[in-house]
Amino acid sequence: MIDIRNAIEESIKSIGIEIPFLELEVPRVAEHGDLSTPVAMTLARQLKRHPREIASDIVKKLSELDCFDKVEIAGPGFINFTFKRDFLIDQIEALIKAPSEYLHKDIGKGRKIQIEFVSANPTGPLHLGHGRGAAVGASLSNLLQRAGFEVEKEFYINDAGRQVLLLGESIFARYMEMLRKEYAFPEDGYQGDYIKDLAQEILDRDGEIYADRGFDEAAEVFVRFGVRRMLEEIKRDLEDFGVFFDRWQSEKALYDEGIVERCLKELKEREMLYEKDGAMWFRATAFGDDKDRVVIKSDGSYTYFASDIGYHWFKVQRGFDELINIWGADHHGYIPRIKAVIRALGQSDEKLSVLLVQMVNLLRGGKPIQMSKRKGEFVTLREVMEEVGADTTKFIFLTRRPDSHLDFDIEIAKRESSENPVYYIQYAYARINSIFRKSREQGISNLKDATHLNLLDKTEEIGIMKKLAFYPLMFEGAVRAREPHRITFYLQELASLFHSYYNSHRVLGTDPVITSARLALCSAVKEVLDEGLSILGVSAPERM
RNA sequence: GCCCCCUUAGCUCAGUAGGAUAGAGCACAGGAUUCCUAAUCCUGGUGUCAGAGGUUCGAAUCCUCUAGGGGGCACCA
Repeated sequence: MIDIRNAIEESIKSIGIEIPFLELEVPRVAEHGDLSTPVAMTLARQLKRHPREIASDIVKKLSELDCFDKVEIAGPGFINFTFKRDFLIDQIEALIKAPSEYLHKDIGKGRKIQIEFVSANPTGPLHLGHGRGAAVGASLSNLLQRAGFEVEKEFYINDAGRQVLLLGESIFARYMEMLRKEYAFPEDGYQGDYIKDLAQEILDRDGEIYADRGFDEAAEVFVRFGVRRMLEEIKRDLEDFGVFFDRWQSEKALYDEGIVERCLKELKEREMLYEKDGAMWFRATAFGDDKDRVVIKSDGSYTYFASDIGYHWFKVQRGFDELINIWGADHHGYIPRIKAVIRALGQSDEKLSVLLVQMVNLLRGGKPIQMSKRKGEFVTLREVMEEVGADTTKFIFLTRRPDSHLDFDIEIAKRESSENPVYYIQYAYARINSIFRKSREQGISNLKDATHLNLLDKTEEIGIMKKLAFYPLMFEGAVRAREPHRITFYLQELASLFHSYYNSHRVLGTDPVITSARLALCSAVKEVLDEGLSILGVSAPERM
């Protein structure tokens, strides 16, 4: 297919004007054409010429292109394009004949991106906030993959350090409780009921053998068991949510395999670490952070930051062109620190981008549900999935910008589930499939034969064709901005156009030639819905 | 005290790299099906884009300040 942006850019370049980026937009008002650019006005200052004059030069060149009916200069210097219908038909034809070529644009050129997300502590089940990170991370990965990036999805397991020790001790305390032995439940311990279940499992498996040994001796067993079990549960939750990872990186393994040690040694040799007050510090201020940070405490143990340095060092060594960390917004203060690490490792800090996902407030009927992981009072991702469904849950996350605070009202999500926008899109998809089933019954085959498309001249048909022709532009924008939620809104608009069309024109049962053309259009819509839903990780049902 | 995010219609939210007259869904009212799925469609209106300055030919969008909400500032993770 013809790349619209490219074609226009080339035309502008050919009259000797250089632009870093061509701004293209779909005008709100129909009289302003199908596509519009303010580029002449942007250039006016730089070239010290009247915008309309510049526009006129550009337009002269653009009229050589074969895809526009009209190219007009309007207002202070907008250039408005109106597509030829033949051009639109070509687009649809291209889409039907080779969907993936049409829908995927190679922007990444094989660049390797690693996306780390969720990375929940294996000390309890996933909650709704993790679900948001999972939905965003997974859809972003899908998006970038389709844009020609080589994407690796990674979950970082915090299975070393205090939190998992606390998990083990919490289980141990419950274990002792079951045996009616004295053992104080740890302060800040995990109080959820799942801890008791884990204690019971150990009791069933190993009996009372740990009772007389004390936690110090039993710690390894309890920690390892707890982490393994929690991790299994987390994996199961994610799988049921439809989110899959390529790699699970254990923090503990970073120590066991000497990665942290090697990394710190290297930093030490390059004098980026220094000793003070009996502790080892990272010279973070030399790389833009506001204070230096401890990596080895005066008692000789590592801080969490130490393994994070090692982890990012390891990521860099693995040769990614770009690293994306998706973090909860409560970690934002950590960004300068980790960026400092990237710089200290001799990388441009643009190599790492941290995408913050804002907090999710869980409400039920307008009332906030208080949550505390330690106290075991929280609503899990699984509960929400079971109550409102995985598709709906994901969709709610993906109809918002990640950096907006989100009130997730379970009651509303459930009440609206029958008229939820996700069903609206899926229904459009199911309707098309239904048409196809009917048409097969009537012996019409070769749905993909893009014949007689030139007969499509209804307003609704032209509207749909235009929308489909804009997919590549929208896709490009979503990739550039790393914003999968743009796909969501596009799909809603496309579904809306289709439903409207469906209600005003019949596909089957009219003139066979027109039927064939309309089937082809449906097939094009179907391809895009399928593609978009698949990026979002939402199912595309054949029937509803 | 310092730092980050948010504030757009009654509600939930979009607004694409600063562009032309501000957009959906929900809710509310009325209407559409002898025919491809009514989880649909059609018709109704609503805005101090939190406020005040600034930059610009042009600001919901960029900058500064103010107010409100959320989050974060450990030799915790």
